[in-house]
Amino acid sequence: MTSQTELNQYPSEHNHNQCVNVALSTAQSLCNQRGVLLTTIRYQVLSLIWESHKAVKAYELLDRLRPLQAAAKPATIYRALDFLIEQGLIHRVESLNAFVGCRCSDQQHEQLLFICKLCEQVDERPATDVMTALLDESKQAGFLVHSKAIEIHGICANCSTKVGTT
Amino acid sequence: MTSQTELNQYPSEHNHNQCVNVALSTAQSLCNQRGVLLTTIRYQVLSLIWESHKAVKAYELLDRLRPLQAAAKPATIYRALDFLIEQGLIHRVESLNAFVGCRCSDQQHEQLLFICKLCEQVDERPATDVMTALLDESKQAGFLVHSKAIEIHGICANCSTKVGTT
DNA sequence: GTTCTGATGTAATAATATAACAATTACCTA
DNA sequence: TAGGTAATTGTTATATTATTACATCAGAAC
Ligand SMILES: [Zn+2]
Ligand SMILES: [Zn+2]
Ligand SMILES: [Zn+2]
Ligand SMILES: [Zn+2]
Repeated sequence: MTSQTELNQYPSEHNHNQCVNVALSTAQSLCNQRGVLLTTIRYQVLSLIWESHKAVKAYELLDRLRPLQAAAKPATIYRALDFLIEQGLIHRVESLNAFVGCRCSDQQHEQLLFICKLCEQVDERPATDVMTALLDESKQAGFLVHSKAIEIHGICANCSTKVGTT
Repeated sequence: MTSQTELNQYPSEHNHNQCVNVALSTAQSLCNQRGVLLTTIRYQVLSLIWESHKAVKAYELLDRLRPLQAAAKPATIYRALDFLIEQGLIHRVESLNAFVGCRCSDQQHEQLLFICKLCEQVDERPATDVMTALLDESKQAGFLVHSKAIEIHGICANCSTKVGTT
């Protein structure tokens, strides 16, 4: 029996209910603090995104929202996504045109995304050394940074283990 | 009179004909070396992309190609873009759904893109320190990197100078 | 209750990208 | 030079992603 701490960050066996609970309750308190509304639709979309650690497409979310909100249209989804991004509760994965839950919405986040081609899971990391190097590079270039998209595609630790042991 | 070397990398006054000539002749020789065809359409699309250092949208390229290729359709453009990307002659800017010429197609390039919100120009940099830090981070995460998209949005040196002195 | 604001409903359309198959061209070899 | 093969392009249709505009609704402020 492997202990939780010995496992990778997102082993298939991990307790995902906990991920979801933390994400949703953090979202709720952040919205309360900020005086913005985590409406039913927004909450449902956030929940749908959190069904896995994969990046989800907008129209896939729409399909999955419709059973809950019969009137849902593209605008419904995109509005909810815009709100969730503004509040830092999700990230847009630019290179996939997809969306993934943020695991550190209550922290500073200058994140880097590792995106696995096999399991499609997205792993968000602070990567402070990378960010520091990036800050230096920006200064050297005289470039004033507003936002960053750092998206690394490849094979995650879990999947390469599986491939290796097969 | 400011000398060329004192100026920023892409001052508005720079000799862009030289950028274009270098890019197109490099492209031609790389394709020759590799035994792939830089056909008329591909060459024309590459030339259109190199009309500036801005990232260009596919359908904008299509509009600009049509006077030269009356039969041009979306597939025409996307095929040419696919070819140019495969050959490392252009980059896709994921966060803009747009395309920009590569200034170092003959080198190793693990590039980082600085994208200016004001002048829209894209500046490609090797940023070796960033790449090293990224390599470390990937190793720590046990992540096997296939490709990267590192896109930094903000205000470039030229534009912030202009804003500053206005 | 009225007014204001933010959220949602609804319809249409814009913008980005791909698939499938036919026709043509380039290139190799007999 | 003819014939065969693979790569390129033509052509049509369609899929996917995203936005705009305007109407309606619900809750807070007055
Ligand atoms: Zn989880
Ligand atoms: Zn994986
Ligand atoms: Zn130039
Ligand atoms: Zn600029």
